[in-house]
Amino acid sequence: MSEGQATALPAPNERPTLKTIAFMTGLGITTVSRALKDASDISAETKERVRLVARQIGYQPNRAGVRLRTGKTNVISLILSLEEEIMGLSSPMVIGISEILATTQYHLVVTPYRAQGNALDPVRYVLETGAADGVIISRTEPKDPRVALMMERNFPFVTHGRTEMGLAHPYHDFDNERFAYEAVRKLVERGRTRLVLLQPPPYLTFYLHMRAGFEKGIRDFGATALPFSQVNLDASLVDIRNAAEALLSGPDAPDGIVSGSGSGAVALVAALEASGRRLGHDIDLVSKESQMLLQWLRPEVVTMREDIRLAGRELAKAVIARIEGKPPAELQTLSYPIPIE
Amino acid sequence: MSEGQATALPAPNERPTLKTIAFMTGLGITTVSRALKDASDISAETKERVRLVARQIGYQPNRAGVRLRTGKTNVISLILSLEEEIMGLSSPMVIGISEILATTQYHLVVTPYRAQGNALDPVRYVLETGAADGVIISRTEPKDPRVALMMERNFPFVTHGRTEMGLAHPYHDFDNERFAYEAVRKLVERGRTRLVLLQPPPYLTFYLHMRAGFEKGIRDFGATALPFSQVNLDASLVDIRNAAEALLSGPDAPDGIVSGSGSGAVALVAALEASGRRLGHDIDLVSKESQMLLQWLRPEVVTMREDIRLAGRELAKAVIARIEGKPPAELQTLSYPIPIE
DNA sequence: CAAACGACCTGTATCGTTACAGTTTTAAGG
DNA sequence: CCTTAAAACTGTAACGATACAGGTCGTTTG
Repeated sequence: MSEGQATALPAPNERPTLKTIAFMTGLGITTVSRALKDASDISAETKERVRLVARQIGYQPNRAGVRLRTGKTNVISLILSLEEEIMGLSSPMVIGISEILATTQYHLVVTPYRAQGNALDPVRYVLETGAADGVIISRTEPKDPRVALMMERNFPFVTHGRTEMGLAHPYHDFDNERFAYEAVRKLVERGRTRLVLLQPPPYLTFYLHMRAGFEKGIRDFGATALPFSQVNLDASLVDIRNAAEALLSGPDAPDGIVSGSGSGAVALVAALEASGRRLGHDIDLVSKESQMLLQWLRPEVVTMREDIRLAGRELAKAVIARIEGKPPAELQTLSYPIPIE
Repeated sequence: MSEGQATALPAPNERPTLKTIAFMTGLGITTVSRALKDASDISAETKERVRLVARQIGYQPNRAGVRLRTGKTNVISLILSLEEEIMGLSSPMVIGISEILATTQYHLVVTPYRAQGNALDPVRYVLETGAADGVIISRTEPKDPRVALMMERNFPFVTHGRTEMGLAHPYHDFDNERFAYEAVRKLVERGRTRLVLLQPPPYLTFYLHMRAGFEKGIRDFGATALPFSQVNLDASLVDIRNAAEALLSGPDAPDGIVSGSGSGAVALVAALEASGRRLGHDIDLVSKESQMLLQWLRPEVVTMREDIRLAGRELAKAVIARIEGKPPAELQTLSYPIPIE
């Protein structure tokens, strides 16, 4: 048996490396590396032997070594906005992503950014430093500079939310158009005709979807849309409540409200109760929600669930598929509102 | 000017490395490295020059290079339990941690684990693969094997929650004893005397604290503690509601309840309203809460806030200080319940 | 004036992995 | 019997950074 490359005896108690396996099998380091990669120029018997030893001693490739040599980081970067945080969306999302990544070699790095204006910074950081193999972003805009940048650099990513740039990129989105449309249907079914929508901030893509669904519902089901754009879903609960109170005491008071988020609905409930109205009697409220608190504390609110954890899983699967070269157009999925009971 | 080590011309459009700076300044790679580290054997003028060039071209050290050579990962690993997830605690916690890490070179890697029984796995993974420089864990037990393991290996970590092992380790904790004590006080002030506690699972350390505070309050303020241990805070909302309904319709029905979490309180509210009781009239409920939803939807519930985002900040500061060698005993902090008017 | 010193700078080896360009061995082809 | 090829394996260099052990060159010291 000829001595391989592994000339020095590996330290006994250290973490095993390719060198350790090379020493134990009497093979060269290169051979071991290629055997573990199932390369075609290694005999089946050798591969088997190497795999056996590797498993026995619990070999795990050194991430820094791989990363330095190949540039592959085995990292997915989740770029979060603090606004999402406040809406409580990120938590189940992180779980969903982790559920998928746990079955792979990927680690999840979470990078939040402060204001909407800085959304591009963390993306640039990843691109410039090669900090990750793929990126997950959310709160997409119709013309999203982050998407433009990553497309241009051909960098794998997936968005939570769609864009309108005529570019095919991976996304997962909730069908907010359907949600708003069904919400109007439910309100009209309850006899409501003068409706308002507590909507997303206008620069986000899903504003357009939700708005479109709302207006289509208004037309199809024969109701009236009243204006309510002093506040949006990004406003604080206090601001939403105040704006809603003003609305409810004015001449254009609605008898039905659609809320684009559960926390928005909380503020609306406070406002309409303060105005002396009773939910389900004088007025109805349909809300999207991802946690399940409204259902428990105000079952009179009609809710439709958005499964954020599922979204996390879909997003993770999509980035990974993209990294592995699957065409973007095949990585676009929608999920639909889940009616409660 | 003599040629340094940087013999080959660095590629033009690539990410700058030490070699790039070495080439531009005419210095050796080693000198550049040491200059950026502010080593004592480099002249002030050279350091200045190197720093200037580095800043100009936007040099950022390659993490894989550093990690491979030095073992330093510049990663903090947050190890989460899915139970926390469900309680919605992890989201603001991630933000708090990130707020601190954003000012440093550290990245945050999030690793959840499934069941309580697997809590040790992710810790072992980090220790064995050197995946991080420091670890943050939560849901501590009085004798916590994760703490024992990391102490034994002298690995930097901080816990969210205390232990009772006679070992000084960094922690941040919420004063659950104080919370429960004050909760009992508030109930007695409202004339309630027959009290129950919706408590944490008994194997977690904060069970002991909350229990102790509750019982001390019972003694000090002269009330009666009734048993309620069919369910705990880890139970599903449905199970909590069912158990509470049974309790309320039995002979040992309480007139005051302390809930160790906001989501637990949601289930309790449902139960007591189903039993025909009115909050604030027939019965009172004091709850800890970290989101602010109870305050909005059931202001009759007396709440005391736990600031999870603050906890995240404290935890991040503590691990980093520990990594930098600060003694564990100096890295132990408590936060206190914040009364909501 | 030689030796010793201090201030500054630099080459080499190394961390673990993989791309690439061989080398060895055996068998087939002419 | 020599050439060629295929199969199986291996050494070297390199990714970027740093520890370490020198270098060089004035200046001080005996």
